Amino acid sequence: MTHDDPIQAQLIAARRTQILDAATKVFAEKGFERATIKDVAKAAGVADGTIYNYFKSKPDLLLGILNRLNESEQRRDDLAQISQGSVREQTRAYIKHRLEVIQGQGFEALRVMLSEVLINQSLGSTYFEQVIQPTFDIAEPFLKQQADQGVFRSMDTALILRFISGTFLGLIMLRLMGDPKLIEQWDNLPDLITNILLDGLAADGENNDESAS
Amino acid sequence: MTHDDPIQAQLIAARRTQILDAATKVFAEKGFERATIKDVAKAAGVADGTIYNYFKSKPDLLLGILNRLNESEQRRDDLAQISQGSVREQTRAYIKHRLEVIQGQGFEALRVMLSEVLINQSLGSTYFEQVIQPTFDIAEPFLKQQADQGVFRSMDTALILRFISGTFLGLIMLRLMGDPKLIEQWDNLPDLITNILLDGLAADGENNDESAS
Amino acid sequence: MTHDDPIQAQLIAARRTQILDAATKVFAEKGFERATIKDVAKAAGVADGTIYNYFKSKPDLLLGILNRLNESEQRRDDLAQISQGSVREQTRAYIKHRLEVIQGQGFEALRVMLSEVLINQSLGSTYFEQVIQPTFDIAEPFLKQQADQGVFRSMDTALILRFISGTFLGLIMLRLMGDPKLIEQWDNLPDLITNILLDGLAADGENNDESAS
Amino acid sequence: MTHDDPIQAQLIAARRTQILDAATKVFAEKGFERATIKDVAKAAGVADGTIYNYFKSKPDLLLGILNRLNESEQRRDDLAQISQGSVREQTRAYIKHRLEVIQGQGFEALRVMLSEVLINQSLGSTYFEQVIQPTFDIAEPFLKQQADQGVFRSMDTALILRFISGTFLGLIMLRLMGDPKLIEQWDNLPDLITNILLDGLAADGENNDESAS
DNA sequence: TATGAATGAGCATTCATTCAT
DNA sequence: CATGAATGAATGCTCATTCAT
Repeated sequence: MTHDDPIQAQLIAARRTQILDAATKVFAEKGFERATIKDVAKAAGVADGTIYNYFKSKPDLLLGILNRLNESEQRRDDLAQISQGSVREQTRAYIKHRLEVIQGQGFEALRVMLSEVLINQSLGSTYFEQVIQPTFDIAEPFLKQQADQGVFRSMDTALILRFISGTFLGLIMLRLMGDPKLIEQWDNLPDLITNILLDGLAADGENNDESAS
Repeated sequence: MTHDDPIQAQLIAARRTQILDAATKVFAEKGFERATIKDVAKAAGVADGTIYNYFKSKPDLLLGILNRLNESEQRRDDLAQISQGSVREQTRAYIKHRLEVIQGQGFEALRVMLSEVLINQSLGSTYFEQVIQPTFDIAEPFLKQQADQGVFRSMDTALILRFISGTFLGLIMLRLMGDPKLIEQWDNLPDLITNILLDGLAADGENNDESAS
Repeated sequence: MTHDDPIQAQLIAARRTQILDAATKVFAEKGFERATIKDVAKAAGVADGTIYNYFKSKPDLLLGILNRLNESEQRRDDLAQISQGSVREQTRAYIKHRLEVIQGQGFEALRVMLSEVLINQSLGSTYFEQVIQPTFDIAEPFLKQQADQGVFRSMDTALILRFISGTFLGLIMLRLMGDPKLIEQWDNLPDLITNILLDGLAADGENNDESAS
Repeated sequence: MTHDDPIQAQLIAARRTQILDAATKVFAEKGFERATIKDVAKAAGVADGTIYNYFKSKPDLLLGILNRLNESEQRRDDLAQISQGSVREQTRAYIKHRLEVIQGQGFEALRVMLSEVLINQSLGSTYFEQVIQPTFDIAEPFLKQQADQGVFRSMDTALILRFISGTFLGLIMLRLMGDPKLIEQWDNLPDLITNILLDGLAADGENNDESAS
């Protein structure tokens, strides 16, 4: 029946993309539950029924959005290998790249996922395993290596990962909440994060001991 | 109608609390939209109609939950004044206290708010203004003071606040997503956050210059 | 919660009856699938949603109709015991009574069940087991007894039961198909059935032997 | 358009047959309403749209099935003329033939028609007029003749026809409901029906008068 | 002719809200 | 105040039918 017509395949892929784009936009505006299939169809410029030719159900649209996030996430891997320059340079490069990846996939998709992830068990697990966990797996060896070489102070590596990941996540949340300061200064974040992460807030090493009461 | 009967008033307050507790639990489990008034009523042990004697509508329950968060947030103010000991001690005390406040108001209420805040314009604004912004207002003078005294390095104070606040927020998100490591190590966070925040990850001051290529 | 209020219970039963009556009528007119819940609600004089306070789903209405058939079927048992008079009288009494039972529960419910029973596996099984089979179980001992006593000719009892039951069923089908002759002469059926069943069509015993080839 | 190309005509007839076979099968399994055009198309191995090149609409498929029943019904006529041998032999031959005709056209088509016939006014009328009524018209003269000649007892001929026709119909219903006994003993039916129909259940002529109390 | 993607009317079901008791 | 049956608008999804290719 379905001859593997490459032109057909492209049309289908294009239609899927068109629908997922619309769904992302609409879900981001109204939230997954409040958005209706009619809303999505209208935004995509198709009939209600057409959506069901490409997605099994409304929740399936959500998975479609998540999968696109995963894909753009995966494409980042090679870049993460750039281990050139000083530790500081590498760190800054990593942070910058992570923020760019996030920005690249669009804040709308993130808004959709983050708003659902806390109250949708299965989606939450999938998101953690497929999006968050992989970032841990990539950053952890780097952190361990620096700690072993005495470049980084010895602390619980896994927890540090949570700290870093949490910082990214939290900054995105604040931005999505509409904090104007953060929107305005978003491009200054890589430097700020790098500095605090490596050196902390304290003015210099001497201040760091507790004897200075 | 409402005679200022103090006993009546207490009964009413108790019933409100009972309903809000139920709503918080149910909304946290299913999400605001997926949870039904019937669910809440059942969890509260009252009839559906009774809820409407205490709350105007379903969204009004959400506002009720947010207001309780605000209240517990406000009660923290006095404690925040503890400016005793070294900067490090003050910082650690602040962080610890913030985490305790968060833990005290229960993760369930947070789950409810955070899941709605991104897709509910008015709730999002209210949450930012009434819960997030106040923490900025309290921490900012402290940060400024330390920077002026040369204790903290000079950086964009407002952005640093976002960094700190975002870190809290993100760590909570990760915990709510069910990260087992974070649940297990939650009590070690105050120390970790304090250390990274003040000193960074770098082993010592010498590493901090970029000459070490 | 639900106090076993007998008045409440009666109201509920009355509402259920009202809805089942409407469903029977509407399903009989349009068929189960073509009839809509809105149709049933309108016929019952209630809102769509009300139906779901009394029945879990649309198929559940069908089961409700079947159960009422069962109940009226069961109430017939005691009467079936009338074993007075000659075999002929008993037979005629049985047939008459069976037809009256059928007529009593209304042809509408039968129309609904018979139209669904052939294409709805589970309903079909239930109907056969709960409505048809019991009539076999009641008539079989009587048939056996007559055969043993030499009153009836010896033939496969089980198959004779099918013959009799089939005849009832088929006559009902023809009537439901609107055969005017059958509607008009319905009351003459008990005698006709009794006569054919006991004596056959042949004019007298002599014709009955096969030697006259 | 349709050039009277005999090869084309045959291809078209073949395709129609293929689709009707599929429709019969699918409708028998799921019922007319629950079956979808997609189901039929899949079973026929064609595309959805193709069906509409051969049938105007979904109900039209039903009429197509009915018409095939009619045709096979009509082809029976000549055979029914076999009026050889004794009345008993003629009767048995008729009954046997009727059952064979029914069996020949397949129980599936019957299941489809019988399930729809009760709730579809126009289909019901058509079925009665084109399938049932003709069997009356053929058997009636025979019955009348026997009654006139004193071979059959004098009873309402039209009603007897209903009895016989109903018995067939009812036995088919029971079989379609899945009665295992009936499926197993189906081939013994002609003899059983002939015997009961001619001689009744009573052991001999003496029992037949009502004086025997 | 054959195909199957697109369409959109139609339906079962849910659920916030009301209100008579 | 408390109750919970009744309401009916709203929504996800299905499917007969059309039509461009």
